[in-house]
Amino acid sequence: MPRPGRNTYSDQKPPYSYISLTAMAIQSSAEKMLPLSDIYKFIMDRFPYYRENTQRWQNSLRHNLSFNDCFIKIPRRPDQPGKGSFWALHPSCGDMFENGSFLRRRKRFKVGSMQSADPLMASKPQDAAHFLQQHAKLRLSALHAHLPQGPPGFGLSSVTPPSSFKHPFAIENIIAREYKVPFPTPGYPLHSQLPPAWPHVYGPGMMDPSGPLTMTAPDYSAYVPLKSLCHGGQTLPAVPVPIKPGLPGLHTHIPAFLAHSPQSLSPTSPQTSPTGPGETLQPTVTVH
DNA sequence: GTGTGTTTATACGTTT
DNA sequence: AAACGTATAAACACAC
Repeated sequence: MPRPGRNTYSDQKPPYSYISLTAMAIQSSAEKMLPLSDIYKFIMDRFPYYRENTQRWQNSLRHNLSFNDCFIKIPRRPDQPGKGSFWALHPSCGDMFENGSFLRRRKRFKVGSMQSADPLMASKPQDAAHFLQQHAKLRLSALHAHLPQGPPGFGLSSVTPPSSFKHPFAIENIIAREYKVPFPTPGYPLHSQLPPAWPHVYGPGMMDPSGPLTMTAPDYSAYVPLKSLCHGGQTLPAVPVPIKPGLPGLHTHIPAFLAHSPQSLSPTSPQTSPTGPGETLQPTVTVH
């Protein structure tokens, strides 16, 4: 593998696997699902490294989408013309990177590979796809109802099911960190104590120095892989990530909490609980 | 033709 | 050392 012949860190290969990058892209979208071309776009927009050799990494990325069960293909609806399908994250794969490393997961997410109490975990991809498609619809309508002035593209991940506690290293949280945390979070250390989780991420607003987690003039020479910062460094305990939205079951209908009014949706700003991160939170209603 | 999606194979690094 | 996770390449099928 030839090293990129650039001195600038921004042109170096980001320390994230294709799975992480893809998950990032998907989570950054309002509907939590993106067509392939938009995933490409997201990555190229934010990681200059990937503006070259597109054929190589895009092939790899497609391979990852097909090969990994954590990605679900969602057929386009008739009102969504375009090429290819949408891709989403399996609802139960949120803890893939629980160890804090975005280069390597602790274990591969495999549908039906575990005797999980979570029906989503063992659900067929088609079921999950159907669920996600419905979810996306609701998410978008909730967005329009509550965040009409919200910035496009990013930060929309703040609209999530109410009971979905997010580990600070969950993809969604990391993406969301570009936005200001509206309130202090006593449970987990956040921007002042955590390393910048996505130091390579560029894009509109991403380098805003006033942002809570933005690095000030990233020192590329002092580059330390995330792994050593987060994983080896034990910045945070590796705790389970109860991202599972507490579904009563995955059937052909939309789970009850998704059918609630948009008011039941709360921001994803890293929620913490005095009860500790390992527990699934009760649904909370946050009105801002 | 091009983009998308799937599959197979191989190599390499990391974890157990 | 074996198993696992990831990166890369390549071939093929299919849809637009």
